[in-house]
Amino acid sequence: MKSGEIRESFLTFFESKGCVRLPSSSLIPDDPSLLLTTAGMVQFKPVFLGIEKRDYTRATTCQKCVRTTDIEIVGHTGRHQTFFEMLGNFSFGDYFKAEIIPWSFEYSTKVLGLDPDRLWFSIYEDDDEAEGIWRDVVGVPAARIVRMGAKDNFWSAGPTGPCGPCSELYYDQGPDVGCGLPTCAPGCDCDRFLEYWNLVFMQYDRQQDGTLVPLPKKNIDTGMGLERIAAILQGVNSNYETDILRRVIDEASRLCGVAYGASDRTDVSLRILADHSRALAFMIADGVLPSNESRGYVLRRLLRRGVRHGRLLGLVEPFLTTLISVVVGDMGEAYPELLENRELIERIVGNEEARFGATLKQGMALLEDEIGRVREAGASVFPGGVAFTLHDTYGFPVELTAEIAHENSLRLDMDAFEAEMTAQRERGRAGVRDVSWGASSAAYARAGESLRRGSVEFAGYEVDEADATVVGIVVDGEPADGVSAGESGEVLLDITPFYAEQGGQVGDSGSITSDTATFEVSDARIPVRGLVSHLGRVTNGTLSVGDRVHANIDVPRRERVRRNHTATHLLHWALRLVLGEHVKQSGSFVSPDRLRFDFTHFEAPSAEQLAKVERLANTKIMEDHPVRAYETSLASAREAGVIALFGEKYGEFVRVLEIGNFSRELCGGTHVARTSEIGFLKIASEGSVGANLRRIEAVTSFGAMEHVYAEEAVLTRAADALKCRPAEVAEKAEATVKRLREAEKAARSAAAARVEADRFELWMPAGGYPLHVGRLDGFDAEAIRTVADEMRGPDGAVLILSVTDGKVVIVASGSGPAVGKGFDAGALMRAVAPAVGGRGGGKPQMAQGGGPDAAGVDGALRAARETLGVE
RNA sequence: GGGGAUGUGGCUCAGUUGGGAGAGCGCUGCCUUCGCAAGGCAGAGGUCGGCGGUUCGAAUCCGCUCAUCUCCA
Repeated sequence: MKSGEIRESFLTFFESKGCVRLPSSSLIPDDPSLLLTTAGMVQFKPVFLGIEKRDYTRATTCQKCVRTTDIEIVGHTGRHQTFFEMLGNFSFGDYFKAEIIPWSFEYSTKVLGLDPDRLWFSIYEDDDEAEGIWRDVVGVPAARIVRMGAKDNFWSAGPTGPCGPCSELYYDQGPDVGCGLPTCAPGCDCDRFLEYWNLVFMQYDRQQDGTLVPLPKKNIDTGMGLERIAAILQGVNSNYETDILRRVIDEASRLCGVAYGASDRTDVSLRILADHSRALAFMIADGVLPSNESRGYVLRRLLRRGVRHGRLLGLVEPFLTTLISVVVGDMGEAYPELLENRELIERIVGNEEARFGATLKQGMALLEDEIGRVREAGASVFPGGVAFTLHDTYGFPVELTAEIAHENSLRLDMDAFEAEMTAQRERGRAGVRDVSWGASSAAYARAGESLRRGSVEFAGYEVDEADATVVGIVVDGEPADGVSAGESGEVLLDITPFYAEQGGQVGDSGSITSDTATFEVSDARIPVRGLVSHLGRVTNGTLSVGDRVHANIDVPRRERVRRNHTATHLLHWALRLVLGEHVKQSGSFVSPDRLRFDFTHFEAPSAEQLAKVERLANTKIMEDHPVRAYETSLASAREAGVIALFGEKYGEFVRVLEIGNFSRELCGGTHVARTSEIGFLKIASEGSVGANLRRIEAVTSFGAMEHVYAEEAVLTRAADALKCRPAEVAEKAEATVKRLREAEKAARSAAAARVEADRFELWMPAGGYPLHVGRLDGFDAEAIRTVADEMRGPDGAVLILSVTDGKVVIVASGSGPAVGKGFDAGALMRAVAPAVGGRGGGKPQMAQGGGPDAAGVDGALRAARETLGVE
């Protein structure tokens, strides 16, 4: 069976068992406690926790996953991968062990056609219920049911929260494969028994004290790795030889001219290239960008590991984009986001590959310096501490250090290196905080219960006000029956015209009124998917759960938000037109006052490009295009070429926003009816917010008007100050600055020239060189230095004191010959400065000092005489 | 989340125990040349990432912060 057929057969099989087929969610999870989507159940976490309700209780997915916990092993075995597809089916308080166990057997043997005699089953050590179903209902021999401990067969996601036993399905590859020991059984480290499917029975809720409380609604979460099952069905030894990965391996092999199977060492590298290429393509397609933190850093590390293994295979020229294009070609049909973002993926990978080249170059220079030092010292060991610094601070791979040290007949001290690494790990571990599933929001869950349709009805696309019923009130995070005048809290309604903060658009404000109370809404948010929480405070009366109310949004505010939101779509369209198709929205913020738009791009757009973008957007505004929204399925939206944004969560239905005939994006926000309502768009600023990421801030309509007025006011003021007309400001300013510069320059030389020699006394210190001493009040240090240069002459020295604003500045300076004859400006300064209550010092050629006591100037001169031995 | 490194002119970087902000490349003008390449002369260009502190004085020392690079989790 081809992998595509397996994927389809799994989803179809579970659809026939009543599961709703859902699309894979993004690799960037909703959940802030997770870096990446690592399992099929990630998108259902809130459902398992009971915080979120859906209108189905059975689901099935093929989920793309990235997991880097085992990254060191990836490539060394045939089974580990950083990117993989997980086939899964889920039950939310619906079917349980009695159903899923027989189904898993049915699918394995009837659909996939696996030989029942080769299947083995593991259960948790005390899960007799599961054993009974396997043995008595399915009818498998008791000898092939294995009990395992908590490490392998008890699942939990944290110290507290949902957990439960598992049961796994194994495929016996036969005695010829693996260790061959008589004790070999499922769970053995060797490859004979392949675990291909894990069934998790989520039946307990673990409490703080460790006790297990049975869940009222038991859940099922299963996962079957697509690559692994494909390997079994296709009769190949590893995931990398399946139809899914073989073509990427072959391409890598073609590029470097090393056949797969040529040696263990090169096979490892080829597998890593194949695996990492897939991870890179999928992560970038989902909006992960290379960065030095968080998931962006995971991406960067995968890429660098890939490049390093390319090097090991003899690839010196950039090669990753070639592999990526194979991945995109192979998987684009199942994952259209790859095709949609092809240009972006390839450009980013190309850029990063080049950037890594710079890192290696820097490391090489440091390494060569160090090798030189070691050899000079006559040592034969390259210090591990230096190798660690190269790795830790400069990102230079230690394997490369070892290799190059070896070429220079040096041995790398790996023990010292490992010791440093261990210390580093200890430090890292100390900083880890406890990541649990988080507190479940009982307050919201209760409100959700009383909603007829399980979620709030949003009326805000069509109307600005609505009659509704209060279904919940939350005060300080706790459920409450009511709120009274002066109190703040959150109000939940069954129907609302309030748009809750989402997709960058801020929440609405407004009011909720009953016959007896008024609640001023300052913001609306989504605390849990399906609910809208209205934040604010009661200004009079008491609002209670069950009250009939009237909800009004602040209409003028919403109108301004609408204009800004539609304007972001125009900006997006114009940016793609001007800068290229690789431009992708990467976050936005839409408020009544301004809009912020982040997008992927590799360099700063020129002033001309920005002007063009602004012009294009404004042209579309003035052309007065209609704006319309409609709901459709995700699949048909994609077919129509709608731009899907990164990291958005899509259900079965999506909302498409269409402007004229040129812009179509998925968007749940509120928009104007015609583009002319935006009035005018003005880009206020553009800048970088990170690697490959730019940000534009802009204003529209009234905001743009104010922006222009403000700029005009500045111009008028500048014109006033320059005493010219606004149109002449630039020229006049340039001319003025130029004249000022020249005047300053002239003033400096004039100051020096003005200082006549007779204002200085000429001393002849013991060394026999001329020393000019003078007092020049009202000069700053800069001017005094200029004068000092002048008065010092080619072979003399100079000491100048200056009183300005009650403070004394002293400068001493000596020419080369004078210093040769014993002049020491620094020593002189140390002797002189205390007389004015300060300090000073410097080099023999030049010293500077000062102090706050102007009355001490005469004393300072006396001190100078003494020090220099002048009568 | 916890470490390490870097931040000085458009670019690549110097800058010694705190005491005149520099070089090379690039840029502008002039000279040389039939023209180009090259050369000569002159010149423009810097809040020394930001804020605060110590000091008579901070690119330099201290603290905080931002950005970039990098490792660990």
